[in-house]
Amino acid sequence: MNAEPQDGTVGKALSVLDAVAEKGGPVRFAELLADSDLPKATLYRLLQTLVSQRMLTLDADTGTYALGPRLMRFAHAAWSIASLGPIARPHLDALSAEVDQTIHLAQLDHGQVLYLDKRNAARPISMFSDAGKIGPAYCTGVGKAMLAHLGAEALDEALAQQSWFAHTSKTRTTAEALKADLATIRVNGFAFDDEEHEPGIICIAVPILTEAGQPLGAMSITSSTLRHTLQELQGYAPNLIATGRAIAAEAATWRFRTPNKPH
Amino acid sequence: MNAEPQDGTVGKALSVLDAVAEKGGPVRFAELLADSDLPKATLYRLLQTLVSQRMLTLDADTGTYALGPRLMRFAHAAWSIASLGPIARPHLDALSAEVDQTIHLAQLDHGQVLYLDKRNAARPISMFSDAGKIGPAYCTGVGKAMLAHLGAEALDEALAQQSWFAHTSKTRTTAEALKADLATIRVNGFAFDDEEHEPGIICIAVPILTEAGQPLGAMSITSSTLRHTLQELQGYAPNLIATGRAIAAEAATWRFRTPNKPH
DNA sequence: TAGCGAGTTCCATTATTTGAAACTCTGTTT
DNA sequence: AAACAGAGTTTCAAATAATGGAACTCGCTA
Repeated sequence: MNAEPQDGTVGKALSVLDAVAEKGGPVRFAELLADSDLPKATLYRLLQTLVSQRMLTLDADTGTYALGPRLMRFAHAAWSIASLGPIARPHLDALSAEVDQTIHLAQLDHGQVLYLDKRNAARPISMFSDAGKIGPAYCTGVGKAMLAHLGAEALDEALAQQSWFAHTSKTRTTAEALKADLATIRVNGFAFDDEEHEPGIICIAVPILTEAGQPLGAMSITSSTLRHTLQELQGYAPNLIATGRAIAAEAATWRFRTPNKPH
Repeated sequence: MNAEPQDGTVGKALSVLDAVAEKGGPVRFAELLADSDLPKATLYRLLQTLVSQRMLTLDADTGTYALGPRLMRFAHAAWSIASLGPIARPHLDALSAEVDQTIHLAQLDHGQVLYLDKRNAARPISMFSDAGKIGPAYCTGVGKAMLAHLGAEALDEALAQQSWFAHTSKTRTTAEALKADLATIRVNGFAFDDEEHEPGIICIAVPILTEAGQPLGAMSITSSTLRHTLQELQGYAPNLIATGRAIAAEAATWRFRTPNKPH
């Protein structure tokens, strides 16, 4: 049922975490057992271990498991240390002040788009509610902007991981159709999402590239067909591209900075 | 060096993640080896597994490890499913609109304060905190508000995990001094942080309690001594308490809601 | 009272993890 | 140019931890 490699006990433990995460709510032991191919006793001990490690919580009253708080600590550290988030933050703030539009920052993970930060037109705060969310790569602006700058082998691997679901009538549902679009994106330096993911939602996105041309992430301005045309969105391109370059430049120096002493 | 239980391979893997997180930046293998009490080959294979599972990333150029993107996915799920975050969000928005001050939402984890959400005042005061960030319980408003409503045995366990560092001259640095404060907090229904964590920073906090009186989390309004006195902050108490009750009421029904079907 | 489903424990078997040592690089010193 | 040193990687028999079938304990229900 699962094509992923297992990597022994650790892999199994993580797949259990995945199973709990996918449930979208508190889960009973029997439910997990039914979904999993692990034997009863094995799953049971794995759950015990994960609870003891605070990766899961067990509600004693209802006998249900949920994801644990320790994951949020890890994620905070991951965002702060290992993502574009902190570097991009001031740039997003500046861009947000300039263009009063919805802005997304994302990176590529496992062939999918992982959102790192967000600015809303009205509300100015970003939290886990936005960061950590995942979305498809083949039909979003940020996704396509990054795919367009992947090497041949990495691209094929990523394309193999797409679901190719036709979210709208405009969604590109084959690798060939997408590759043609990616070629255009590479030439233009920016990507459009022309209602490919949600009807009425359009966006323009730019990649954030290393000096070697590898995509570190991407950034987008989102709007609706009621408020903008693609032509109008294209007006943001120079600003977006400049911001993307600025973030990339900082990221290049960041990669070699001295690690902080803890405490 | 580590008093935590190991729980076999899974525990070791998580302690490696902790080690990487604590470094605050990309880490080389040799560095981790020096800090860890694991033998070279064991640590090496553990790292390989974690990279293969995308819990860590390995920068091939520099040979450094960093926390992986999969952690952010998990955290997003944890926040959405297993925390007060989504329930409290609209309430925080409303409160934020009403009182233009810095607001925090937190829960207790492993004797420490884990921040879940935040709202900034229009003119934000200088301090940083974000979802996933942790802080001390014994000298923060939210921390004390929660400790005040812990049962005797849970309280003692939590108090044993405090560092009792005197961040300021006003910090309570003994369990006895803190317990006296907690008694007052229990009577009042709210807690003050009177520059106990940072000089010049004060706050008022209320717990979010189950019907049984157990703390699910806490909420605070933060300001500085330049802008408010404790007396003035106390004016927010009724509003905070009402919001806390509203969140608690929703949380009670939430616990029994039907899980979402994924996709 | 018997039956059932959910959760928990047991323990001999089995497979994985272990870790000292050897090896391979790459860059530096004599 | 050869020797060295440091960092990372691989090997393999021994030791250990994970496995999972089965038995057990609850709390309910018929």
